[in-house]
Amino acid sequence: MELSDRKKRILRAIVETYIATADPVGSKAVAERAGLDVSSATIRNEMADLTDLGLLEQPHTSAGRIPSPAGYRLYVNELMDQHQLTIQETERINQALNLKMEELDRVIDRAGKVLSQISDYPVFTMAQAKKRVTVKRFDLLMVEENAFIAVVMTDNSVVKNKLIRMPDSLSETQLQLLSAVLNNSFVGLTREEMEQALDKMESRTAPAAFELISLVVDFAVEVLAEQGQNKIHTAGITHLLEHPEYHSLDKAKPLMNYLAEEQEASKLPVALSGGKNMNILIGPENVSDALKDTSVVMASYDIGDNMRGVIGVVGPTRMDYAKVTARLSYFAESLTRMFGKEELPPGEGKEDKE
Amino acid sequence: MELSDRKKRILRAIVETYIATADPVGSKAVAERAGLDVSSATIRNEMADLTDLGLLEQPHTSAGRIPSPAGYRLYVNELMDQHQLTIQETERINQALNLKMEELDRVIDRAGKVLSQISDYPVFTMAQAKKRVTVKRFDLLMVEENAFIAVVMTDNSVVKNKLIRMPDSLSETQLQLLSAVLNNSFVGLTREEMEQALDKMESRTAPAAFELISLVVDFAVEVLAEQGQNKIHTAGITHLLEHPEYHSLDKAKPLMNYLAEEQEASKLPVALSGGKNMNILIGPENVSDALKDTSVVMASYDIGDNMRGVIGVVGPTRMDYAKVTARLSYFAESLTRMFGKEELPPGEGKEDKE
DNA sequence: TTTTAGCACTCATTCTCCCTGAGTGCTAAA
DNA sequence: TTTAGCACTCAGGGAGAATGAGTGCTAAAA
Repeated sequence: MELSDRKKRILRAIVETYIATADPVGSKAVAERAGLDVSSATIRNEMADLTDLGLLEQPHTSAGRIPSPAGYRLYVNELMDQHQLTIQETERINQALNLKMEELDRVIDRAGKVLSQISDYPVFTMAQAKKRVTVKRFDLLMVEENAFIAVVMTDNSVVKNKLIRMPDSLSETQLQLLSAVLNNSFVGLTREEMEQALDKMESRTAPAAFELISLVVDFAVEVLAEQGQNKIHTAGITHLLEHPEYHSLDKAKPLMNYLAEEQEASKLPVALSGGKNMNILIGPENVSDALKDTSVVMASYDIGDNMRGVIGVVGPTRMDYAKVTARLSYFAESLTRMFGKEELPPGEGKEDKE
Repeated sequence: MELSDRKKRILRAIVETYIATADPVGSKAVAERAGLDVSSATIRNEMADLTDLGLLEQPHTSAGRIPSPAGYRLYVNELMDQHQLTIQETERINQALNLKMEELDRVIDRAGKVLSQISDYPVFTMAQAKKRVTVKRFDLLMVEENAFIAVVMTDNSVVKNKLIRMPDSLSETQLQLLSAVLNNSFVGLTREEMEQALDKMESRTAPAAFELISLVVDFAVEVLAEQGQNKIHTAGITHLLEHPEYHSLDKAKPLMNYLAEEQEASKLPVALSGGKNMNILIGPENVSDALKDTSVVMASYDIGDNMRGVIGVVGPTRMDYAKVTARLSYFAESLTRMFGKEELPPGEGKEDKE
């Protein structure tokens, strides 16, 4: 059944007042705010209905009402105005994102910090490869007699290098030979495939050569593994303490720990369904227990063709959804644009990587 | 004037009890703990003396005593037993530090986390170059017609690379020429010197060539700049909340923010004087206002020949100095050993770097 | 001279009790 | 269907009283 227009206006007034004040909202306050020109008694009747419908909750008998998760959900889905960013705000975001070309990791990390600052909530970020990553090519650079630098470039244009020391010395030609073997046998393979190929190779290769090969391949495997795994960064967890729901340490600590421990946070429900690139999880909609009274607003953005990033804002269920979604979506768009243009021309991949 | 033995024992008992309980310590408790076989009244007289000497403080008339900063200082300097690590603890530290070769940054970051876990206090870490850093060599690797990878190796064996895109295409020979120019003119220079050399070169080089050169040199300058600056990591700030002195948010927030903001934390008084490789700053001995009621225990360790790291524990003045110093010094020793052996054989530099 | 016992005093903390006021649900009238 | 009115509920706050840990001082004991 569809709610009456008046009920909607009342619900909306309650949600917005509660978001602003963090105090349960009474019928009188609603009567004034909703601009409905009816008495508080009428509002009370309507509020009783909304409570029956499960959209409002009463902390105790004689307090005002607060929105239930279902109430927030309805507000977010139907009632909420898209908050308009002010010019200053877009300015600030643009300016903040106008970084020098930097390591991808650092850009993402920095983006999280900036978003956290402008939203006053903690923010988590992560990037994940969309599809399988393979090595595109190997380069070996002689440094001294018994050490060389291995440079590995992946097909999403991440380039990493490592100094490798050898037991015995090696000539320039031998190094070139080694490089040829690597480029012939290990290019275009995923991590698992590389490991298999290495196993197979062991029996039919001279031990000394094999040792060198496996040193480089192990490194390549590490690089690929790193690409595959979702590195989560969090920023601004101390913002939590600014919100009254976390003024009690009992509430604040579990959540802060959850966010501070990267492994934990990696369980954040980052499943962004299908085509949508913005998602809101309200309170109990979160799977994790630590997030029970917490809402998560997240958006995804593209990093070139091969990677996708997720950036999300964490806060109390009483979160200013209108503002947060507006900022977040603008932010995500800017990031997509930025990675698309400067760093990752289609088919190229990102520019700087160690 | 030297304190009587009995006064020392009383002071020590008070400090240790207070460290354990966080409650002001009364004469009766001291009488029992100090094992002096005198009555509480005697203790009271002695405590009054210690208060006059400025070693103890009274939160209010009828509370027990707590140590003053001077009291802690005396305890730390003279009274404190070196806490012995249990086998389990050393095991745990060793195990935790037994990482795979990884990026220096990450090792340090990880070390901070581990120390934070075993000490239950927040930890900050940083690494700084001991002396001027220069570029040891350049390598350029062709990727495709109009893109190449620049690999820069510094004299502390940090190797970084970057994909550089060019406006025009370039032949393999031209790239080799470019590499030769770079290796001839920019090796062994510091950041400032490189910038100067680049300026000079501009007038007497073809614009197209100069553009390429400056792209690579700019990158090298970035790399050097990064080496020079002190990157501070902090770990485990949420541990603060476990200690009663930060149960009030008014106390916790400023310090947490201080630690969370890297720029702020970089003002941490990391001046480790001269030869000493362990330092304790108690309360007001800290310069920064945010650390007024906070103690910092820090130790330094060597990263090969060219770099030095600092790792420190931050906590309330009522900190278990004995335990913390024991763990920290073992930790710092382990780090020095680890970097010395596995990663940075003298004159070589560290192994893995992007 | 040092130590001890005793006693009056202080004061943060805790508990109880009461009051206040915001807000409710219900009823009866408009 | 809306409104006004009224009795009722209950969290929050404040005043006071009780509690008790701890002190300083004094006078006696060692």
